[in-house]
Amino acid sequence: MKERLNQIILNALQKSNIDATDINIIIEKTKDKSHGDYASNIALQLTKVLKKQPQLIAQDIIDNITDDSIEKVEIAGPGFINFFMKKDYLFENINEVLKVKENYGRVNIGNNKKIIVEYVSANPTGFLHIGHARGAAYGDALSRIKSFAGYDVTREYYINDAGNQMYNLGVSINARYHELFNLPMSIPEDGYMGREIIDIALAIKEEYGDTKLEADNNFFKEYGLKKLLKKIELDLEKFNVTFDEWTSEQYLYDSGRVLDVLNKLKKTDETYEEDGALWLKTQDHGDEKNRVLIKKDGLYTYYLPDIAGHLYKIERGNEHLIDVFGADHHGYINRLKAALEIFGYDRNILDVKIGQMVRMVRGGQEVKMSKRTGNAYSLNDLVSEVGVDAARYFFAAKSLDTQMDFDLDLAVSKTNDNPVYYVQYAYARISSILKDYNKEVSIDKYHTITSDYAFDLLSKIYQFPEVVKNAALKEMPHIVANYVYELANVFHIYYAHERVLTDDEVYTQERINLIKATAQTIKNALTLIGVSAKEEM
RNA sequence: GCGCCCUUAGCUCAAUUGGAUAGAGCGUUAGACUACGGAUCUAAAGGUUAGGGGUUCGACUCCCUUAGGGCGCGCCA
Repeated sequence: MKERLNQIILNALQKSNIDATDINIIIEKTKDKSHGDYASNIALQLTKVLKKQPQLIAQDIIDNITDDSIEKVEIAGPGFINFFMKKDYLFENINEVLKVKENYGRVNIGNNKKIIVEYVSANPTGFLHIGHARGAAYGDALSRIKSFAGYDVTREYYINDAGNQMYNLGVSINARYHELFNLPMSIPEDGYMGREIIDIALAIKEEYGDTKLEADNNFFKEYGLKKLLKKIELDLEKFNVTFDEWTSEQYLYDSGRVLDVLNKLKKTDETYEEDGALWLKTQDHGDEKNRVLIKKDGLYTYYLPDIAGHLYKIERGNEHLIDVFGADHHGYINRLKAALEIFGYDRNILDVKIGQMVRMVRGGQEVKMSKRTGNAYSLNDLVSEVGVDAARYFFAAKSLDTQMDFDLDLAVSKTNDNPVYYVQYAYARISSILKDYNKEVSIDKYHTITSDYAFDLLSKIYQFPEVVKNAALKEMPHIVANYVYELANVFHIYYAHERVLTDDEVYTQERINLIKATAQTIKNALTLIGVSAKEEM
């Protein structure tokens, strides 16, 4: 519809002999019904070029507008042009929704462009915490939305399994293992103290008895890595979050990619030696300072394989890379972009999303620890305490870049306070009516639907593809979350004012189709943010 | 000290990225079912968008500045 209006305005401009080649025509869905269905500020934008009053320009334009789909055109306020559309397209849209079902809302703005979204990527040295949960909810929803909008999306988890934190993991597990046999043990300063490390030691004892007391660090490291990764994967699955590829840092070494990157960098004049270390001149490429690639002890920094990892993404044909990081990693953005730039890529090929901090709050107090495990409040704690749907919605509904408070009392005790139940309730209500009706609907023309309540609902359903497009372009899943809430809202209002099931078969069938289309749209939108639509609650 | 991010109703968050009267939920107050699920609906009250300047037809949105908060600033990952 926007495209159509765009064309209509272009035609009108042409007829009025207005040259608007430099102007991007903006058409918006109106907030206020009295402003019609759509509005354009084209006349306001043209004031500067034409040096005329916006109202006069608007008059010129609307004098030249003719189109079958338009009911009425008005000039309002300082010079907005408001379009009132004929309602037929809204009814056609019901049939469209019922026809394409789970594909309603699918748009093709991506043109199958290959993109890769990296998220979570937590070090496999413990459980996922609440910051990971936010990143997971965002990354997963973004991937779903991008994919729905026609992009070819790969979801990637990058496993840091090669650095010395892995060595420390092995040492920590080994120490706990020895502790189980009352042998002397000590966990290094930068070792891992979590409850899960003890569990892993127990599992080793269970499986191997005391036969591994002399085993080397490698054994404990490998064992722990496998266990913890599996646990992470399962926890994420429970959270409705999955990945296509688990890319291992170790693999980047083993496949020769790290060495290859190093050799290539050495051949440029972007590296230099100082104090026995090898540096990369990232400062010339927008970073705060230059970065070390090889330490003076000869070991590589994590930065080098990270560069290789990002080049590997490009090597696999991805034209756009998205990384989702926590707030404590924002310092990496420029050094990654710098490296890509040094390799000849546009720094904008990489887009880094920073999820701000999440504070868990209970009884007005910040919750740092889980009572159950004594560890930091984890993804698991969240899922078992508030449930997947409530948690996913809570994260999805908020923009990534504001620090947020997660009020556990609100999410847990009074479930009806959580907006997700409001949405799910709408879906359950519709399911319940459909179950009561339980007959085939044969009509596809609509004559009895005339109320404003119904039209509000119809036009909200109609907006969905536009919402998907918007959310995909701006990479903001919360647009979808807020939309589905609004959709539930107009449905509840409709429901309160107009009965669906009556003795009049035609009247009833028209409305059955209307609410079916509503339910389908709710479900499609919820799916995009990883929330389930239940028929009963 | 330097850098990035943030500050919107009592609380938690929106605002179609520069548009019309800044909107929701919770909380508060007052109402609504002998019919499809009351986890609903109808209203009211609540705002100098942290403060101050600037840009223009028009600013929560862009620029400058002050204050407050978060996160970084390692040859750790």
